[in-house]
Amino acid sequence: VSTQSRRERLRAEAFEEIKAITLRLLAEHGPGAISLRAIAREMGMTAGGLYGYYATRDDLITALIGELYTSLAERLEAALGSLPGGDLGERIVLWAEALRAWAIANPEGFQLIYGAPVAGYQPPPEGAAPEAERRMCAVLASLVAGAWPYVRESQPGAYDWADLDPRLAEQVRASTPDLPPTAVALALRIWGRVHGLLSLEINGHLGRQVRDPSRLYRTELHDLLRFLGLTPSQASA
Amino acid sequence: VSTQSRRERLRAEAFEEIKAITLRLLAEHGPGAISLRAIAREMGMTAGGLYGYYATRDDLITALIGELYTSLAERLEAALGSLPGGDLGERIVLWAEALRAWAIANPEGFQLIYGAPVAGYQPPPEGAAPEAERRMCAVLASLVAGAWPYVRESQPGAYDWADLDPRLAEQVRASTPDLPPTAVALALRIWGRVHGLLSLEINGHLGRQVRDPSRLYRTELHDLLRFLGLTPSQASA
DNA sequence: TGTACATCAGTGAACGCGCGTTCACTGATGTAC
DNA sequence: TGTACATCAGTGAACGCGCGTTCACTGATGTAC
Repeated sequence: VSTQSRRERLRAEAFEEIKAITLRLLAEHGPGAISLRAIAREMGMTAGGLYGYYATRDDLITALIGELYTSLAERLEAALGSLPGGDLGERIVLWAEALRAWAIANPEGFQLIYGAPVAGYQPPPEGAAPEAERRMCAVLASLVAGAWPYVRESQPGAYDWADLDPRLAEQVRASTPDLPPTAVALALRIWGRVHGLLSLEINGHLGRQVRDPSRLYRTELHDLLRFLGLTPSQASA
Repeated sequence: VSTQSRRERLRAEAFEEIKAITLRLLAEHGPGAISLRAIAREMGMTAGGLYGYYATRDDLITALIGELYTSLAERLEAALGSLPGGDLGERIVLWAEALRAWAIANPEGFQLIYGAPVAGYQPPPEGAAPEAERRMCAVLASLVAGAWPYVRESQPGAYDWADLDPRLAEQVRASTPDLPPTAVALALRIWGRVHGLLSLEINGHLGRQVRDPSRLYRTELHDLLRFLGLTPSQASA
């Protein structure tokens, strides 16, 4: 027995349909194809009718970006959840491969989150996106935490908590109390490493140079584990 | 005494002005601001008049991308040229810092080359862009060549020439005959590492998490040199 | 040096397009008696 | 169970905008005699 009225249910379903259609348009025809008129056309209704759901085009895009972040976060959590107590190297590889799988499956979504924004789009000053990003950084930091004692420090001078965004620092200290800021900086650099290969591949720059970008990615992960003091055998075991 | 007629000179100057204005529009208002009408407006002429210079909007964008590649390549060559026989680690850092400097100075240009293309733009099938990209990969490979003998191999299974784009392979073999394909794959991964941090920074994702993205970049370069078997002292000497 | 003609860069008006947004309205769905 | 009213999702027409592209044209610049 739902507490929703029939009207509320229909309205919620319409919201879902709008989001689904927007994602489909994004995937099929790129960010340029996202317009209120196109969405309305696809839904079989009038452009003006959409204003009953979103006050503005930018609001719709903001909601879409939130949806994408949620989808990505769920994918990553599901991957890590499938091996909760497993070997640390395996977990890092799992995380990275899940990130890649999501990016390959949603290239336009990846661009929308990490690349240049839709033309003319003005994001809200403090939306959900930065928060989602910090959360994902914190997850990565907690992965790094396990390896941190074995990483041979090399950088000239450690990082300070003041070098990090206060809210990220807070989030990390809450989930991984003993991790020093230098390790968080390392987590950000690891993010950069996976992001770099992914971004090049998604934008078609890697595929032109190499036959199998996924292999290059795996090789990079292999070296990453070594760098983290995790033996390859630990990872492939 | 120029062999150009007055008309030819004026025409060449107009071409230069078009490119300069397009680059300025790109830098000031983003890729969405690039339109024939906007360029014409900025030049104080009519949109139709531009068709005497480019047959189509996409032709203009193609020319612009070529211009950007040239600008980037020149910057990198200038950086390496300033220290021709220098220490290998220094040269790699020089290269990477020049890449970053160019990207920070031309964020929109960086996006246009490496990120999602302008909405609706269809690149020519085999334009100058892929060629320029291969050339830049070859330059990086030749930098890696010096360090290659000292890199401790870790990857499970070497790369084959067949794993690489034939034209890239040819280019590398011409400039660095002894470099194995596995080292070229390493060069591509290094490209990914610097590209990742740059792409995140340019798109505003790093600046949200860390106070000084340039320091993170330098730290990563530091670890990169160590990974390549070049001692930090060699690099900072 | 001066005149007649050819070249050609740029004009200005028009075309059709898709866009975001507004607004008076209709008509179906819900609620109260 | 039936009637009167309120709600509210969606219509359809219109607004002004900037876009790429075409085309007949004008008028200045160059060339040939």
